[in-house]
Amino acid sequence: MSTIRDVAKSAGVSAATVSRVLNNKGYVSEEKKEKIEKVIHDMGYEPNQIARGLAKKTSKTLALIVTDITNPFFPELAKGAEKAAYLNGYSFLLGNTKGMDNHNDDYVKLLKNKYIDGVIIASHDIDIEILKEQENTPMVVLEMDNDIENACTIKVDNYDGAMTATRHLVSIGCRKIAHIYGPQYDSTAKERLEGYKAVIRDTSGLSEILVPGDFTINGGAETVQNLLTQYPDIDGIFAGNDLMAIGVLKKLNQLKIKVPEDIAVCGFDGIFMTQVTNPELTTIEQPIYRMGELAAEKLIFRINHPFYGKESIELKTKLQIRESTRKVNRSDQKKSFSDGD
Amino acid sequence: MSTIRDVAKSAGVSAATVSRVLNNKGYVSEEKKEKIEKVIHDMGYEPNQIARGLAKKTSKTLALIVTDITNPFFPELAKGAEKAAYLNGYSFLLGNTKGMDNHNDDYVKLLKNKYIDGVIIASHDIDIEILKEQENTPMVVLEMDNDIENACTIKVDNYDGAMTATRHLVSIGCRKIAHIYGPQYDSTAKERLEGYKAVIRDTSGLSEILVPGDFTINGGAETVQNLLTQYPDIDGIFAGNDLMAIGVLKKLNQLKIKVPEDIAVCGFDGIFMTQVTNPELTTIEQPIYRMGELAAEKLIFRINHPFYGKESIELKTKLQIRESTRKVNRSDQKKSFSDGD
DNA sequence: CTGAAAGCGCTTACAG
DNA sequence: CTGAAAGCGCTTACAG
Repeated sequence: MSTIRDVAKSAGVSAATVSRVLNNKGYVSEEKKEKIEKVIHDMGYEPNQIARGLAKKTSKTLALIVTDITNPFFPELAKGAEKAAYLNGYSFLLGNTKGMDNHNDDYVKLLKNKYIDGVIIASHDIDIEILKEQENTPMVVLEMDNDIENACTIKVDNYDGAMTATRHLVSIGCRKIAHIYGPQYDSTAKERLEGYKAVIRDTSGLSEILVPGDFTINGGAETVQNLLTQYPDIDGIFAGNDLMAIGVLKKLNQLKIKVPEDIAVCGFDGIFMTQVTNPELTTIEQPIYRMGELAAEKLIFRINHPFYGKESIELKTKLQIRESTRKVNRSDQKKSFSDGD
Repeated sequence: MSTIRDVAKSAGVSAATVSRVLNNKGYVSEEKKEKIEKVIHDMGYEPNQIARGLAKKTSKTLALIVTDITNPFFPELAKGAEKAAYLNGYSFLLGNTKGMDNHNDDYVKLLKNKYIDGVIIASHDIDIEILKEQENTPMVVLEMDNDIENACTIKVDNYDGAMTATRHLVSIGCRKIAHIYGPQYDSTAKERLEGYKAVIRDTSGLSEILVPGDFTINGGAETVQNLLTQYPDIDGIFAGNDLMAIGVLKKLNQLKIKVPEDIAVCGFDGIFMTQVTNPELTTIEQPIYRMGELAAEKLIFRINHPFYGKESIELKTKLQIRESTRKVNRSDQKKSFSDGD
């Protein structure tokens, strides 16, 4: 590996001058500049990022902290983020918080010790208070309400999305629509719940049917039995996320309850798996990849514009209609299924 | 952020001595050592990795290069690797090769410019020849035959796994078993194909039914029509990986062909999605998470033992029997399904 | 056992 | 416009 000194020597200038052309900063005569660029090219010289980092307190690397990369929502996010970062000369450190015990603030320490230039937070396991202390670190927070001073928050209009989902179920003829809501420390779960409630409230003849879930496949599945016992005549389920909807689908399938004939099911997120289930799952699609991309772009912008202040971005969701909410003649079906009450 | 000098001053020693206790290297009197450790603790001092890196040509970070983190095989791998790395004080850089055009060797440059300590390769998109040149970089290669001098290769016994899959289909009564094989530049695809062939060859009454696939869901689905036209009486499909098996399942479902009653389906890999399909998919399970963990462990070992030489590790697969290969009375089924020949 | 000095490979005032 | 010098925060021979 050649160093800046090698380049300088070969070009007959000082290291400082080479550094100036490298950073495109300060005056360099056109003549020397060209000479230096040629030498750099010929030698295949690349600046050592570690040395540069030490001098500039910079690393050209970003961190992406997710709950669990194994949750299908995150890989797509990560890919979008990585792509955008990469195009701007940054690389990406990945951190999972789930199953890492109390080590979460170790990730925060890392930010300092490795001069991580900025961080994307997509995990509720990180303590907001700790985050707040890092006010000098450019930060973008995903899908999570927060009162951090100097961060960009990117989320989807969950309230609107949930309304769309619920209205869609109404529109295909569902009249007993249950909602499986996610953990309420998660603001997205909260907003989705509110969206559901709003539609129920504003539509005559409907009433709230609520059951708590934990945003996992198994959690969704476990919910079903409970739901059917209490409300044997439900004809639609709006799950707070796709994972739970997938669990619901599995369970209904085991119970020989037909989707969408007996019960229609709608999820939320738009993860890829929704196209793999049988029947395919109707869902409220978030632009996941785009969110990752945008997060990285906004982050890099903030790196270049420190203390930019608070910013909130809300993206639109899109109703993706699939087999699990195909319109069927519900009055017939309901009769044959619910004979209880 | 306090520096080593702050610690030294506060402990009344030189920076060199502090460095010695930090690195647990060289002699330090017990008395000073204790004093220094106390100061370090009290100040909450943490060594700056960038500075340390520049001095030691080290970064305490690893790179994981995958084809596409969006492929469900990789997140689990990444998680295992990250966990193991994390426990050893390393962090992880993630790189996707797919969709990155010719920029792949940029990843390799990164290794040098950021003093990446070691790299796990899980992508065929990286040129083996380029890899070979990096003989000084500790490296572990996953699921890929290679002749790199100084690397650890970790893979699964694909040949054996494919035999197990094929035999399993035979054991539930299948007699016309097709294999959708993956791209043959991929050594795992090759080995799986060989395993299939071996069983067909050694079992009387069976003959090879082969069709090429591309290891994707859509690719698997597209294969089906073709297969059914040529061999309307097949009663079992062994797909070269789970993704293709999932595609097959979707297509068969669309065609109202029953799994497992008409055709039994078996995949390979053991990705989580196989539990989400309907019916759930029988598969040859690889210990994916463990492979990631092991990869990181071996890599770190190599970082501490440079030029350790070539090493190959082969892990066992496990047949995971699920609904898609439930035993049914095939002679009946076949009749009702294939009326052509 | 310990400290002063040099060095890792850059960048950035400063002086000219 | 350019170079010498100092500095980023560590580590590691070297001398004592």
